[in-house]
Amino acid sequence: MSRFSEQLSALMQGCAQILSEKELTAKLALGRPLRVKLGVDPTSPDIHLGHTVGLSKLRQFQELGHEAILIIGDFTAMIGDPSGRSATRPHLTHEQVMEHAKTYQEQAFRILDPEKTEIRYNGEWFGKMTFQDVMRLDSRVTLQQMLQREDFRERIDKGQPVRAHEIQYPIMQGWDSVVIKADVELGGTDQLFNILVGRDLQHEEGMHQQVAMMLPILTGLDGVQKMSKSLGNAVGVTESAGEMFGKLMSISDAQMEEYYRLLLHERIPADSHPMEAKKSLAERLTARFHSTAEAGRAREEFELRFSKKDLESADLPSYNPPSDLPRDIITLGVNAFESVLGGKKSKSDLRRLVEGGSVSWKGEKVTDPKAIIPVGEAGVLKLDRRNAVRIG
RNA sequence: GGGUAGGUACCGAAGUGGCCAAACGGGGCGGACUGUAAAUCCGCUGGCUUACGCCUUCAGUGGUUCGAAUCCACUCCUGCCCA
Repeated sequence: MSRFSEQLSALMQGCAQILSEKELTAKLALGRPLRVKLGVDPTSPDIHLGHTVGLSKLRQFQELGHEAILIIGDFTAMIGDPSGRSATRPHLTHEQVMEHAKTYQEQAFRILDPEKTEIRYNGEWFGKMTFQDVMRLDSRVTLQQMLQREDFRERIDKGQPVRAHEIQYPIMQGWDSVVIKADVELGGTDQLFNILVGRDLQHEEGMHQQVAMMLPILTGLDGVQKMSKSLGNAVGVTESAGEMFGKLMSISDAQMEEYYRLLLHERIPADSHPMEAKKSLAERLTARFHSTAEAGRAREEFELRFSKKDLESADLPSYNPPSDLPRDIITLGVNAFESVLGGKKSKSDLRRLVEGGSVSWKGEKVTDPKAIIPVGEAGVLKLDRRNAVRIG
């Protein structure tokens, strides 16, 4: 067999859908490096595991000698992809977007080979277009086409607003493909519509149409919605080993299968205990973004802290309250969150935690919100399920 | 531009003068149980100088009232129908 067919089957692995396999085969058979496009919109400053599904596929193309083009959608991000959205996205300024773009690019290189990646900002072409250009571009598609999208339909049916600039989004993404002359575009299954618009526009320009390679979308930690930072269900690639490990351990057994498949490209070992399987998943993914050693340490720490519930020997952040701070449990808790744990908790939040029986001092449950921790006493203050500090 | 229905806490949604910090559901958080899983049960879910007390909230502003999320006026925003 030729190396094209080997490539083909390797590349097809993990894809949800390819439009079409035949076209992809034909393109591979050309024997030249293909231009493979993946677009990301820097709507938030961090890349998470969901993004890595597409990035890894792009990396695979790179390794096979193809050209990877990473589009940083600095212009499209200002609209926000309406795909799968039930509401208009909040508007971002170009400055905000560019700031995100910087970290995005950096983080994407944790997966991609920087030497072999062509980074393009779509502001490069959209920023130069005149209003006339925009009108000409828009005239190539019909409103009906754009309104076929399920997410628009749904919003219309529910009487929710769809703003005019939102239907601009697929057109822009499609135009990106024309400009960079993409042979293949990668994207999550929710990108199908946008990618097909790219094909239409390429066709109109008399170009060869890009192949659409649809990748499955990773579900977030809640097990329901797609992973997204703004939904708070994401695991960021820059998170600490401990956080990463812990977050991955919190997914449900049912979801583990998906994570194994999409992120490790494996099935769950048949004979392993679900918890062992999950620990192994968490450890391997953590190692991917940190080191094997760090991942191992994260695992040990997790076991110590949560399985053995040994907070005393766990590696907790230490918190030394300022000497003039009142020593009551609530004030200490609020300040501990603020200064070392991160997160904003009000006194009422803390009161609820205390009254709910979540707080303990040196292993003893504290249920009196007025309890005082005397100055000079040292010990572990547990605040909620995953947050505890060492005082003194 | 005309008509009409709306804008309530993270979301959905009740409430149409005092019993409203605001029903109910979802989500989230906490507890018990566990494998920081799932399921189940229970509690919490605006804030506060220390609380059966106070303060700020029901798109915004200004009124009417002893008293307003609820009534009135104007403004802003959204859907639908008509042009």
